[in-house]
Amino acid sequence: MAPVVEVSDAGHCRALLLELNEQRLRGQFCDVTIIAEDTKFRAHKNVLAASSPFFKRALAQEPACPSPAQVLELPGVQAGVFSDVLNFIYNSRLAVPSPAAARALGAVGRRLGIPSLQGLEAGPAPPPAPRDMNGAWSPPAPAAEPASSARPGQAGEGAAADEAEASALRCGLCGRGFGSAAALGFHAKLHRGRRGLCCRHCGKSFIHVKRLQTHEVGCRDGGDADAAGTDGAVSSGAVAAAAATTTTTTTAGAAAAPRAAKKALLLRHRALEPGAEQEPLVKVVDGQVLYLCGVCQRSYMTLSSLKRHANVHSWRRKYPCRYCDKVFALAEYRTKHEVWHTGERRYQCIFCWDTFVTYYNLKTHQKAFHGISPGLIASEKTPNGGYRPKLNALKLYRLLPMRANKRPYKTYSQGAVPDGAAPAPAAAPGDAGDAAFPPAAPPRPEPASVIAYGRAAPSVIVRGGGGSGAASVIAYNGRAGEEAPGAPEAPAAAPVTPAVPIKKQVLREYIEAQRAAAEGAAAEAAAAAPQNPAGAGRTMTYVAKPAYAGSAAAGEGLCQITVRIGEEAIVKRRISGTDLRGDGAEERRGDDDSDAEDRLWRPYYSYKPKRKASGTAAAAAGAAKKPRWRRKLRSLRRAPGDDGDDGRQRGDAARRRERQHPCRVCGKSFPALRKLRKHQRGHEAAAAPAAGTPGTPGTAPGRVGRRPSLRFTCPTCAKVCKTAAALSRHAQRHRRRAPGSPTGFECANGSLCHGERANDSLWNSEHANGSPSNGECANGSMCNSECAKES
DNA sequence: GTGCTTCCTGCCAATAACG
DNA sequence: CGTTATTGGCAGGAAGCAC
Repeated sequence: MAPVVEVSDAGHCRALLLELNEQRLRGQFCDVTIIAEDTKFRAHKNVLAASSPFFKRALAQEPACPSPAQVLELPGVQAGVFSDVLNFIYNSRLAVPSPAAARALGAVGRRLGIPSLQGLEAGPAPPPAPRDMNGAWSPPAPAAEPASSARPGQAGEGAAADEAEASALRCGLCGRGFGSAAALGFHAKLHRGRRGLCCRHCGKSFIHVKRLQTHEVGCRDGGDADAAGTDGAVSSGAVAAAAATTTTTTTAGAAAAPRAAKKALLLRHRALEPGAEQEPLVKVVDGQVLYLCGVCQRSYMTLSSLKRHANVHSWRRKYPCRYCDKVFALAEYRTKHEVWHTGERRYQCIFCWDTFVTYYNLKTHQKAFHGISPGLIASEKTPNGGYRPKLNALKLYRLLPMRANKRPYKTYSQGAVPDGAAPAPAAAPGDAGDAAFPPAAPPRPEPASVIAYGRAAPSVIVRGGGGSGAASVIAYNGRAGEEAPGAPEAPAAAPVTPAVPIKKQVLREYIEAQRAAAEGAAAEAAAAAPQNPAGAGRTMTYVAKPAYAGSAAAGEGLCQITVRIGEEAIVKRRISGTDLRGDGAEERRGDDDSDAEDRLWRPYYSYKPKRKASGTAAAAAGAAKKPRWRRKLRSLRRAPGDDGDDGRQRGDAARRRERQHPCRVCGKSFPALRKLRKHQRGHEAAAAPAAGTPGTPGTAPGRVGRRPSLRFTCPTCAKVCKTAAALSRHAQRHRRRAPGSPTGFECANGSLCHGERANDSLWNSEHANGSPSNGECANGSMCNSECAKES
């Protein structure tokens, strides 16, 4: 009985394949993962099995470990080649950019049993006509277009016909051409969904067509082979263009194409495969976010720590030593390793000026020769193995700058580039041979050189009167021994959730809410708790022994350190027997001593000194680490001159607990100064238009304002920038404007340049390496140290 | 047991990229 | 221009290795 109506769609096969390919690119319904080299390809079992006898056999076997997605590895198959094969399977067409690529494709096609590709193995000659494979699959070429049009070198009349047809059936949104109305219809559905505008190459979605088109151009250009159509460009015009590209490919282009194709391939599949860039697992414990490694289940306080650790598993980046063939998973490991090649001794004991290669050597030395207790300089170990600067921790050494050029920061786009391309360290003028294999140990530093430094650059070390040892008193802001009363116990294991749905802002708000609750409880408990008088005013004195007999005055230690642990921890240092003992005893005491202390022991630091004890005291008090934005705000509020004499009061925990904090504007009082300041920010925001008055001296002494920190003031034009990044960009404009000008940032005349150069790490490194000695200007002044201080 | 190196991770600053 | 992400350095204890 003959059918009444017979429906036939010549473009059905093509449209179906198109839809399958779209699903593959989006990862939809993919049930198999093929691994070629180090790249995963997600695909559909049915499609693979229907197109390749190899896959049909391999995928028919039940996996040993049943999983939602079967994994099949193809040893010896290049990722780029298999990508082309996959594109051919899903698109029924392929443009081969070079004879070498054709041969590689042919070899893989033969292994997989794909007849259309097998013929490529002999060379770029036209492959044999496709034939049925076990009767299960015919090349899905629609009747409307001849199958031969898919083959390179035969894009003649057939391609022209395709071009004309495709121009008639072109998507109005993205401009893609199609072979049939059905294909166009299938494609049009893709634009209706939420992720309708997706890049054909990487799957990235866009809201605007224009942006998608712009992106697709760049995305396709990123891989040269893709531009030739290997990514499965569906339009016939693309095939024709690809064929033309094939004929004009140069040898160099053929060599570059696989690399570019591989790079683009990696980028593309990184976005598609779920396992490659796994989102970190996040666990919230007591308001503190912990990031879990998906491989070894270690937890990290910061996402950057987790990402750094992740490379240990993935080895996505490799850090090869520049002097030997060792490769490291972390940049820092390499840096430390390379120190053994260079023999650089950066750790300098402040008592005897001896230098050491490692911190361990320095510590051992100070313990053995100067009797320094390791606990004096030790920091607190966190449960996770990190370290946290301990209150009263002293830095009894100097860390000299690296002699080799500081490694430039890699750009984000360089992430996948092997790190071995790092430039070799430039040999410093006047320091020939130092960069390659310098003497294992530089000569014992003469005290005179260090003293010269100390004189040239006004050190923070306070000069004492002639004869008597200098004494400097440093008052820490932190409150020793203060712990957060009522700190909540560690809760039970918190549920582990994927990080993806948790937005950063939501996390912040959640943490902030928990912290506010904890602070409230802590404030109440503190008000009720009795003070501990025993801890206040306790004093410990450490006396460092002289390194060499006769190097210090008889009966007097080379360095005497007095540490008073109380509500205000005080550290006294008495240094004698060196030229650090200057003229005129002086005491320093105040809020700004924090920086002074850091400058004292880390004068060569190329960047700003670490924030110290006051911040860590709060951390030690059991409070969770503050988010970056809160710390930033805190630092802004602590801008120099903000508090004046109030700095001393800040350390008095007892008085602060008892005191109520009334708002000067509305009279409302708060139990904690922090809450008052938060409240006052609301007033400031309201009064913001009346600029000028809030910061006026005298109107509101000690007032906490969010005025721009002077820390980012341009030394040339006094422009105050809000961030270091802004100041850096601003300074670059100065340099561009007046290159070589002595009034600019040139080193020739000294003072003006220093402040600027403190923010110019590039200059610092170059300058330090180009100078006769580290950090020394051509005119003899120690620019680097100056910069470090002035910063 | 000692000496030493490597590993590890919190923290920070510099820089690049993005909006 | 401000914000966010990335990168790499530092500290210092733990782990591991060699003797």
